[in-house]
Amino acid sequence: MTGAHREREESLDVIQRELTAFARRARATAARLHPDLPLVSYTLLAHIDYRQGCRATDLAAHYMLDKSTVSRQVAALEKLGLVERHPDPNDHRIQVLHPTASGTQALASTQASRRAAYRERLGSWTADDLAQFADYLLRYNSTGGGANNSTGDGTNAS
Amino acid sequence: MTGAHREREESLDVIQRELTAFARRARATAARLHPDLPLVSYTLLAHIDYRQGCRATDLAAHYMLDKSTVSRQVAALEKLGLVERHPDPNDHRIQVLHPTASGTQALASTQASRRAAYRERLGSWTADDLAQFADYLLRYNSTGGGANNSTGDGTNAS
DNA sequence: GCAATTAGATGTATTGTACAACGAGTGTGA
DNA sequence: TCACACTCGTTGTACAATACATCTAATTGC
Repeated sequence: MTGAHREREESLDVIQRELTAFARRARATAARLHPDLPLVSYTLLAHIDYRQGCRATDLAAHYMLDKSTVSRQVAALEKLGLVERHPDPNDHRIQVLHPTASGTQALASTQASRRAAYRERLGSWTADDLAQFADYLLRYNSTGGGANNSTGDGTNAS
Repeated sequence: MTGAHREREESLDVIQRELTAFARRARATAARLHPDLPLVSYTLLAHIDYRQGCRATDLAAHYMLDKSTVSRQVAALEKLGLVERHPDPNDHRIQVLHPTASGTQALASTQASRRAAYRERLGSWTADDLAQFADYLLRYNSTGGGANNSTGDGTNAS
């Protein structure tokens, strides 16, 4: 079974290498896809939209960012009129974040170009492969996620 | 066939979302895996090592970075004694980059902890799934890669 | 030889990020 | 009811990574 073991290791190396390459390219790619939106904030906005209403802390946990980073990004998004903060009546410390109408719209138009890029890039893939790939990514992201799996982050699993 | 189309779109969305989440978490993860190494430089060093000897331009193309960024990163790596620059005798503009002994060693120890993390994270996957996932990632990265597929980058495909 | 090109370096500005300290709100227990 | 611990978010500060523009040196094509 030494061969099988060896193959595992090789696969792991490839995965590691390719994921790294992807991560490093991601910024450039994102910049190309939506030069308008403050670039990082887009991701946060997307997540806020995805889970209709969430707290800054949730964002920080999900993306493994510091509270301060999120705080500033959210402030930027608010300044741009893309998100609103609604104080939680039950707990006055909490601000629930929602996309504004213009936020939703900005997101939609960006999403369109993003989708187009992905569709072009993955156009030749079969539906099965896409589903399988999506599944792998979900599985990958849902495990480990990092150190703070215990923080109750785990927002990845839809 | 409307259903199938719908499923495709859903897979695309998941892929997009999960890849984004991964990319955003990558920095934090990397910081955890090797707090010592200047963090980004690690990636460059790994690539330099992977392709025994390459130019700064290759790195820039592969990771979609600006020449200036790479130039500084490489300078940092050299300062740390992790890479050496050998002027190409044929073309005097070119500097071929090589890991030094200590660079190789630093990489090895880092690689070890990285491998361990991946092995733990993906430990429950079957060899087939790993191979398949690796294959998908290779396929994904080899297409589009970005705008500059034509730059002769294409170093992704092993 | 001279223009166009390429490799790399440097000046400058910006963005994303973390860490630390803080302020305000909430809950608990004596 | 007050003190302590905890949580959420903000602000001060510093730094890392990055891009863009510009520059020099080397190369190639004519």
